[in-house]
Amino acid sequence: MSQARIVTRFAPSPTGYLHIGGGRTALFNWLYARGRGGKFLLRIEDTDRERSTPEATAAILRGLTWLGLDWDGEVVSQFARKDRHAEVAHQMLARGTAYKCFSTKEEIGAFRAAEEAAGRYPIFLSPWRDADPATYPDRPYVIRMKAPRTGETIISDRVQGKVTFRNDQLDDMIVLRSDGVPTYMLAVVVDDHDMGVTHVIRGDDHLANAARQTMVYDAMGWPVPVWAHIPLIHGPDGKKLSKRHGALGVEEYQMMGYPAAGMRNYLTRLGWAHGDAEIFSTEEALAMFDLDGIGRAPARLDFKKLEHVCGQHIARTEDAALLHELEAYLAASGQPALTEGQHALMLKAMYCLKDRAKTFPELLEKARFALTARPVAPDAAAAALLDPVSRGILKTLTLQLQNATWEKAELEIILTAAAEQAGIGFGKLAQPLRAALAGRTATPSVYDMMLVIGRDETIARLNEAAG
RNA sequence: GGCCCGUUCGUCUAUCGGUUAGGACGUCUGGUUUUCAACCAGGUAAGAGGGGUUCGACUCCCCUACGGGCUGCCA
Repeated sequence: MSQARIVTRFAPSPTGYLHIGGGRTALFNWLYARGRGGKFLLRIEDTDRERSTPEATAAILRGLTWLGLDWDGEVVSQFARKDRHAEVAHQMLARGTAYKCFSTKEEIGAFRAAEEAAGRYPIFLSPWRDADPATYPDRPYVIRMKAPRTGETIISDRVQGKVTFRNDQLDDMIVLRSDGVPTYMLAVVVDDHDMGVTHVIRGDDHLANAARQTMVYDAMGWPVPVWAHIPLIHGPDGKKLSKRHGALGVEEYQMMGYPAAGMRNYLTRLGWAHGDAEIFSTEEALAMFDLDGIGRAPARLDFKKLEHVCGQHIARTEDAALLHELEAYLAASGQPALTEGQHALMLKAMYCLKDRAKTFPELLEKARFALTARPVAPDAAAAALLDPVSRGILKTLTLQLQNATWEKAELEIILTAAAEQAGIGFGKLAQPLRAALAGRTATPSVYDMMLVIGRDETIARLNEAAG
C-alpha cells in the first residue's frame, strides 16, 4: 500500500486570541505535515455566529504567522460551507443513517431535568427515530444522526491507543439544526473529508467526539482519518490554563520578547520528546517530530525553561537575522524603532550581547551602551562609582587612549597599565569605566563596549564623566 | 452521576520486563572572571497507594486516591 500524502489541519474557533495550547496544537500539525512533505491546512470554525468575530480570526492568523506556522492554500471558513454540510445531512437522511426529529427544545429540556432529578444519566432518545413519515407534524425539525444503539465504537488513536466507547452511552446527535445550520459534529467531518485531511491532531478534549464523528464517517461510507489526541497544557500550578497564570495568547509571548524560534522549540518539547533532544532548530524538529513521541499526560508551562531555551536560540541566531527580529519585536510591542545609527551599532555589538540575553528586553538592556546618546545618564549605582578619585583615574586614562590603535590587544595593555599605575586592581578600574561608558554597573565587557562605540565616542564619554 | 483519559526528580521528560532509573530546566556547591549574565565541573531530587501476573516489574492486569476531559439545536 502506498503512503498517501499527509494532510493535517488546524481548526480553531474564532472566539478569542490564539492561546498557547492552540499554538502548540497548530505546531504539532505543522511539524507532522511539513516534516513529511505533506500539507498543513487552516480552517476557521465559525459556525457559532454568536461568538465568532473577525477580530479573533485576525488575531489567530497573526499568532500563527508570528510562530512561523504557514499554511497551504486559502483559509477555509466553515460557515461558508454550510450548504455543503446541509447537503450531506440530507444525503444521510436519504441513506437512512439520519432522521428528522420534531422534538422541541422544551421537550428535551424537560426530559433532561426529569432524568437528572431522578438521578439518572440523561440520554435523550428521540421518539422520531423510527417514526413513519406519514405521522410527521408540520413544524421545524432537526436532523439527527441515527447512531448505532448497541455494540461499541473503537477509536484507534496514535497517542491514546485503542479507546472503546459503548454505543448506548452516546445519543443521536443533531447534525443539522432546525434553522438549517449544521452543527460542529457534522461540519468537522464533512470539511475534513472534503479537504482530504488524513491526520486529525487535536486536543484530547475531542477524544469522545472522535467516537461520534467516526459514526458520521461510517454513515457516509468515508474513510476515517488517523486520530491523534494530544493532552492539554496546564498552567504552572497544574490547573487548567487561564489568564491568571500568565498563560495568555501567543501574541502576549511575542510582547514579552521571546523569540519565535525559541517558542517553537519549547512548545515542541512540551508533551513531546525524542530521546534527550532539548535544543534544536526548526529544521531538526521537522526531521525528528513524530506522533509516537507525544506523551499522554498534560504538561505544565515552565517559564524558567522557556527562557533558557529562548536564550539558547538567541545565542545561536546569526547577528543580522537576530537584529531583524529584534526590530520586529520593537514594532510589535509599540516601542520606538532604532535609528540608522543605532541599527549599525547594534549590528556591530550583537556578538557581545546575544550570548547573555534570554529575551529581547534583556538584549536591549545589555545593549544600552550602544543605544544611548551623550550625555550618558548614569543611574544611581553608576553615579556613585564616579567619585573624585575615579574621575581622576579616568582623566589620566583618556590621555593614554588618545593615540591608541583601537584593537583589543592594545586596549588590554593600556588598561592593565593604567590600573597598575593607579595602584588598583583591574576590577576597580573597570567599574567606573563601565559607569562612564554605559551609565550602568552591569554591562558587557569594557573592551567590547570600547571596540563597538569606537575611540572618539569612548573618549568623549570618558571626558564627560571625568569632567 | 455515567463514560473516557491520565499519574517517573519541584518542572519538561527518557525507559518500550532485567539500568547504579538517564537527560534538560530549576536549585545548591565550586571554577572561570571585569560587573551582570553566559559558560564549565560537581551535588540535590522521582516511579501516587495497594493488590496481583512473572524467576524478575516504572514497564502487563485489577482496585483505590488524586487530576483532567466529555456528557448542548458550543466548538
